[in-house]
Amino acid sequence: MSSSTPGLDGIENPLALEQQVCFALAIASRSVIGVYRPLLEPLGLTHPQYLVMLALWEHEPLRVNELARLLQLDPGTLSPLLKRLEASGYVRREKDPHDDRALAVVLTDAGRALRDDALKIPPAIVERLGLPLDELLELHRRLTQVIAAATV
Amino acid sequence: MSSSTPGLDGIENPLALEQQVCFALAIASRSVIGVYRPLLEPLGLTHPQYLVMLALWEHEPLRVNELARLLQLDPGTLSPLLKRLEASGYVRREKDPHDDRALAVVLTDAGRALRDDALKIPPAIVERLGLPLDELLELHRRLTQVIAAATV
DNA sequence: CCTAAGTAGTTGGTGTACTAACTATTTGTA
DNA sequence: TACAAATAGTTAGTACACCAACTACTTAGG
Repeated sequence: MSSSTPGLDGIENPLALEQQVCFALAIASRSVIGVYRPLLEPLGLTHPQYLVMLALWEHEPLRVNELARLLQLDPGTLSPLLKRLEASGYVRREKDPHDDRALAVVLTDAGRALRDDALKIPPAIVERLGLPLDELLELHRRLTQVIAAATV
Repeated sequence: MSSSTPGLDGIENPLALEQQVCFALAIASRSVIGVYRPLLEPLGLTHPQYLVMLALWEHEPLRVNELARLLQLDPGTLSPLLKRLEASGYVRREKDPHDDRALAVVLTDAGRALRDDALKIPPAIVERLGLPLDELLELHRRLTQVIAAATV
């Protein structure tokens, strides 16, 4: 808009905000998480906590470093998050009998029961976004490419 | 993997972690920002601060709420961020003479000069990711769709 | 067996992010 | 022109997210 060549900002300015993929990624991530928020709030979960529960519903039990690898998160991020999940009553952190350094994160009965409520979330999100499934699958495929490219 | 029907996790389990678009979005955003980090660190910028600078290089001066709208961020997030940018010497926060409530965020000489260094960043990122430009443009297009869908 | 190197998780520091409550100012309207 | 409603930005509280330093435990080499 303030460009000397009106209407060509995106083409001539490599630093144009609206053109940056990193900007679109950051906003998309935050705004989609914002769509989850009102659906997760009744379950007493934040979005990162929801992702931890997804991992546990699939692969319980998991050690902290296994969760860190699955979610690509720092153990220093997970450690307090898991304490909050334990305080919420959804998981327990048990000493691994084979290795006194390790913690086995396991689901409580409440944590397992929560999965039934969580089953309503994905369809609610898809409906709320109102995008065709192909579109979402295609986006997922391209995001996976970028993740692979960025984490080499 | 722990499924009773091996190899069909993604199809039969609507809560499969690897299948969630929100998960791919969160990881992609964090890992791409991770690619920027070593490039931004020499400039003394975090990624959110970099986005603020992009906005200012394009549209200076900007009020806090205009920045909030452009970056889709809460004023409560921007307020301390802008103080840190001011402490770094890249911006000044000036009282708007027409409205004593408002702040005009303006660039300092150092902030304007920083743009020359920043010009090296986008091509460095594209090269580092090693993805074809079409791919990035197409991803950007689909992210924009999702943002529009999520922020209605 | 004993010690150096590696591994598992925690802690503290800095910097986002979102919400809600708050102050200060401006605007709309009776 | 009073004054309620709206607006601009700050602050405090909670929760990530990354990093570096730390403790405790395990393993590998000698």
